[in-house]
Amino acid sequence: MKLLLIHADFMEYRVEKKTKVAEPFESEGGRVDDVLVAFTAVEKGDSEAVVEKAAEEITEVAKKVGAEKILVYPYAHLSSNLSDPETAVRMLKLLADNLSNSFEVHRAPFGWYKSFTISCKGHPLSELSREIKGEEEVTQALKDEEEVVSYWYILTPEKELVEVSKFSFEGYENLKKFVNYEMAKKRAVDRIPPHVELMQRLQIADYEEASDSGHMRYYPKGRLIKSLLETFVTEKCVEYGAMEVETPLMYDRNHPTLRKYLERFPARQYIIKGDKRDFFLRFAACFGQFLMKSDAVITYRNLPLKMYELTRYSFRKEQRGEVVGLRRLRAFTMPDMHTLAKDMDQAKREFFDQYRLSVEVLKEIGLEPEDYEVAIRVTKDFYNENKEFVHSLVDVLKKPILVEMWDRRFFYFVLKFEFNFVDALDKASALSTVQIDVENAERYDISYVDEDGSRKRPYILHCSASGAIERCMYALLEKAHMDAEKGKLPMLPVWLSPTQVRIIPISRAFLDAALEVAEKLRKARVRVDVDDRDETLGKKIRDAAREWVPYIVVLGEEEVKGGFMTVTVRAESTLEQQKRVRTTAEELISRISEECRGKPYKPLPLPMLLSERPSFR
RNA sequence: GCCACGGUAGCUCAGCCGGUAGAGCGCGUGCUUGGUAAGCACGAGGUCGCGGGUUCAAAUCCCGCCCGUGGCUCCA
Repeated sequence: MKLLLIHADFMEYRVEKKTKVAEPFESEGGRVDDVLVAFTAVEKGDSEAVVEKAAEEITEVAKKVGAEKILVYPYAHLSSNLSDPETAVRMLKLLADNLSNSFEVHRAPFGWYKSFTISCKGHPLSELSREIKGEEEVTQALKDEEEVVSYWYILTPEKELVEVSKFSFEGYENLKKFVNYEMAKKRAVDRIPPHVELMQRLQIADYEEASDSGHMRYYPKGRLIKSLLETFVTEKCVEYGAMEVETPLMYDRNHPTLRKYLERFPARQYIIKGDKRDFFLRFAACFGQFLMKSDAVITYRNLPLKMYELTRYSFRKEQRGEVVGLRRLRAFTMPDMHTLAKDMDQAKREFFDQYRLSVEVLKEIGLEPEDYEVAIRVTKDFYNENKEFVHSLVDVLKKPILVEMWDRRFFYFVLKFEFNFVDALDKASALSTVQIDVENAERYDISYVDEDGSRKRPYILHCSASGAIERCMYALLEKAHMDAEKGKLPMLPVWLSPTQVRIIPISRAFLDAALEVAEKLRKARVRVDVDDRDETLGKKIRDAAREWVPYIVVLGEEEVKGGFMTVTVRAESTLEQQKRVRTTAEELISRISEECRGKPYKPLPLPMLLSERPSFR
């Protein structure tokens, strides 16, 4: 709704001629003195709520200027996105009604050609315009979510289901934090999450203020780390048996199938206006993969059928205040694998396997089971029918699991698990997750031909083996921070460290020797750089340490003459006591390749000489 | 969306009872060539978020706006 408010000495109008949409009107016109005229255009999508807000705005202005009379005057020219006439009349009447409690309200008729004379008072507040927007479209699932009644339990390693209030959290402090976080959903923290400062200081990632919030920039080091994680998770899923595909980022908002799915997914979308159609940006790879599977000819022989895509990006228009650092973004990268399963038995087998796959993926990324807590969300019916299966999940990690149970199925799945990382501020966020989807095969018309020739609906598993890549980075940084608080030197896993080895020549005279060693390491696929800056040794050591370089090599006369290397090993050092070893280039290479075994490799993302590097902040 | 706080040099921030714009770090130049967490000196660098107001005079006070961060909410 658009409003143009004019505080006038008087406003006089005459109805001249009817249009097709004219509302009945007997008189010839009207005149009101000392009036606040509200020229009003009702727009598409305007609802009762919008009218209410408009009335509040008008009331506020009227009070400010001291007007006691209001004339609601339909004025289509304020908008190029008008509602239909019936709605407009209805809304205009409603607006007048709304205002009539506090003011003397007049209303000019809708749908007539009218002439008018207005005498604007001309003081600073006498001409104002307002745009009133409705609440953004909220999906049914978001509304449903508010009504969900949850029952909370702990599934113990002994496979007992205990009410949360009766469970003793002794020895499970992290689980307690997680449960608190989940159930209370409240937190008072006045600190910036530690990973935000780290991602900036280490020149990994940063806010991009020229974009929407939650869309980050990744500096060379950050891009390297992200790229390695992306490659690694993709390789793990492909190795697990998934076929990698690529699907579009945006889809028709009014496509009947997709529309229904949107309604079932409690997330806010970005909307893109096209020429004829409106599009939404995908929040996961479901859309493209389901459409692909819907068109495919699939038989029981092809099942379980796994399809995978790394979404760069998934978009979710999270509420303003919940977007923070790398924890929660509006554009993020997620490994998204969907498995078609023949029947519930196969679905359960896959669920279990993917649970284990997720444990393994996180472990190799550098996140151990003690770094996260497991949650299972399940409908009561599914739980009762599959108790033994649900309980069997506890065998994998042998630690208690938080169980959230629902009376009825609000969402598209009957069972899901999540691995939740608990950060330095005791906030939890989900990493890996798998869900058993019982709805979308039907909705997307996905079917397979069974042995007897009949067409059947498969179950669909949604699996994000690591969770969002950015969130993995957040977890690694938060973990490093918590390590530091415990007195350990913070660092990233060696395979993810942008610089794995830094060579520091003791003086300019040893720069060539340093370059020679560096070349040897580089050829062996070690990310090595050389601090050739004109700085003191102490300064260079300090800088290398502040960058979390895992291996610092100091090279001087002793080393060149003796043919060895002096290496400071970060993982075995503390702030007080550096662990320094004598070794050879070959030994260092083999140690690093051992630490990076099975992980992807990418070369140094920056010039090898520190003097040639820009500083990004 | 709500609440709080903030926006001054590349970064972190000081200045804010109005009176010529500051520090540290970083950057550049020179000295220095070092043995394991900050060498020394000099120099460059600013539309004090934007618009209005008050005033002889505004980074500073007032009003409006924009942007950001944190919290709430939410978190599939």
